[in-house]
Amino acid sequence: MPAQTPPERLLATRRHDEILQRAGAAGAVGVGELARLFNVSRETIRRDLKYLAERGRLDIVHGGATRRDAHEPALAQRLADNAAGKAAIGRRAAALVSDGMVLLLDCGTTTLAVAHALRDRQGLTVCTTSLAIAQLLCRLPRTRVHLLGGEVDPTEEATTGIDVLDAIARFRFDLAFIGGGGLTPEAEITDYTRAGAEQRGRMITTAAQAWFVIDHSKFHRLTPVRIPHFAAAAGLITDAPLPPSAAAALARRGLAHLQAGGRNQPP
Amino acid sequence: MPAQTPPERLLATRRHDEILQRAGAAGAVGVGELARLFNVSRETIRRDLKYLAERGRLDIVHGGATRRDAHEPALAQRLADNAAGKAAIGRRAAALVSDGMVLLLDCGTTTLAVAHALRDRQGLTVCTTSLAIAQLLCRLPRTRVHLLGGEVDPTEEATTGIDVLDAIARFRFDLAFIGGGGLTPEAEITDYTRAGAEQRGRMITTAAQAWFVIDHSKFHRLTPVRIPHFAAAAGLITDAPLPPSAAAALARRGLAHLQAGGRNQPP
DNA sequence: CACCGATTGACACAAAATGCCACATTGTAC
DNA sequence: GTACAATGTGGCATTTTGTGTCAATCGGTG
Repeated sequence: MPAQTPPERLLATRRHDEILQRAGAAGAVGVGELARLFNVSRETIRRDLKYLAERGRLDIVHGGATRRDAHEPALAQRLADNAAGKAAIGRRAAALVSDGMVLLLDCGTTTLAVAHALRDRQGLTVCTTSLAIAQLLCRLPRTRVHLLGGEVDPTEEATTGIDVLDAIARFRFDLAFIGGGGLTPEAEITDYTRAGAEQRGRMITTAAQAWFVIDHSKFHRLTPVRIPHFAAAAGLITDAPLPPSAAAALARRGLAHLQAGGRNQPP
Repeated sequence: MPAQTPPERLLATRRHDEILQRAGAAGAVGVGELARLFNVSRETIRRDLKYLAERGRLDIVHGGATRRDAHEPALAQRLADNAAGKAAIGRRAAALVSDGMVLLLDCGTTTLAVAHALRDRQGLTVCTTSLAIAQLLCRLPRTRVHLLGGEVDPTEEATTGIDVLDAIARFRFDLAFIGGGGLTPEAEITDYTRAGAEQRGRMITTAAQAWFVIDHSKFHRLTPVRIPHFAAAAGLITDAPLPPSAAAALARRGLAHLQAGGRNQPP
């Protein structure tokens, strides 16, 4: 019998990832089901679940485990929307960043994609209002992260308010990446709230170069508040061609447009 | 020179590239799998992984390595240490909290357990330096969270520095829960760094009542810096009886000691 | 609500896989 | 040939996984 390589067992950590993913998707997973899936004993699965439960990632119930998080849906959901497009924008944005720069990253899922793409930059100093971005980037070696303090907005999981405006003013940024709520046909970025728009306006004026990162799902979304100082921004980074009218309007204002290809950078 | 390299074996550098690529694509790679793939010994692969891990390109796990960002760092580990004891402390601490209070939560895994135990309180206002606590509590309904801004310390995933000291001074707190690095035989809390101790000292003086939450693994740990204003704290919450000498010293200072049972409150 | 069979959980111990170290071997450059 | 780095080997410690046994739980049934 040529000992055919048996279906190789997975690394324990990969099992853990997969279990979490399945539990997250289905709401609950069974011990027997997982044991068959991974081709390991039920005892091993039980140990995996116990391990994950101790770390607060799951709740163990009779017969298996259920997902723990009370609700994290809003942000996670938005993160999944057009993930490929946002990743492409992230890579395009990261290409503008050199080692050692001082960056400002706004909150939002598109800017989070930018943060992901910064993984192999060195010696950055990053300021942000987003808890997720701060958490991600502070784990990188040789990266300093400054979180702008303020009241935490639950929908964005980011700080807002007067304290943020104050804190922004204390810095000097080489580059800012800013999100937005929508894009008007006149190629202007708008926001949901007055406070949010004001905050983003300040970000523009505090950075030597401010880029808006906008994925195409926002192209036809109309939100109420205009962002101040928009004309002082460097331009837009998007994952799809702008509507013709917007492209023309943008050019008239003298702002640049970078379109993230997505096909040319395979990583 | 026969420029033809025997296809049998790759250059070490090429192996490294290939390993990184595979790890990046699959999330994790196994030692055995790579050894077969490159036709080298497992020890060589282990050395490769170690090399790459030392440069921060991978994280080593049992059986192989994972992509750098694929799992959380040391914080998760500390969270698991004495999880039951910390949960008991958390419940005991939460019992001191009434709806509508203004709290200050220090960073650390024990204070994170306190945050977990606050789940069914209403109308709290919580200030914290910990990213994890902010993220957890901002998802609760009717809870306002304020994150004190500052430089993010990667080991604690919390803000530190002059900005935090500034921000603390702007608030008034009903109650503060504060962590510490160790407990001296004289029942004094000590910290690892001068800056950390100063920060915690300010927390004591800014709160009407400041409690230290210390699990028993810190009882015999000696850290260098004394925390200022310690005598102004309300007391200690622990998950085990204090060493006798410490208990006596604490009473002499007029500080209270609450011992979390763990058995009487089933989660 | 007591009873029953089937499933699941908990634990102890055995087996297997992996990690680690010291040292031998190989390959390469000078 | 020598020196140096890279790789392989073998022994032993540690971690992970499997197995078997027995207790606890679940889902019905009468």
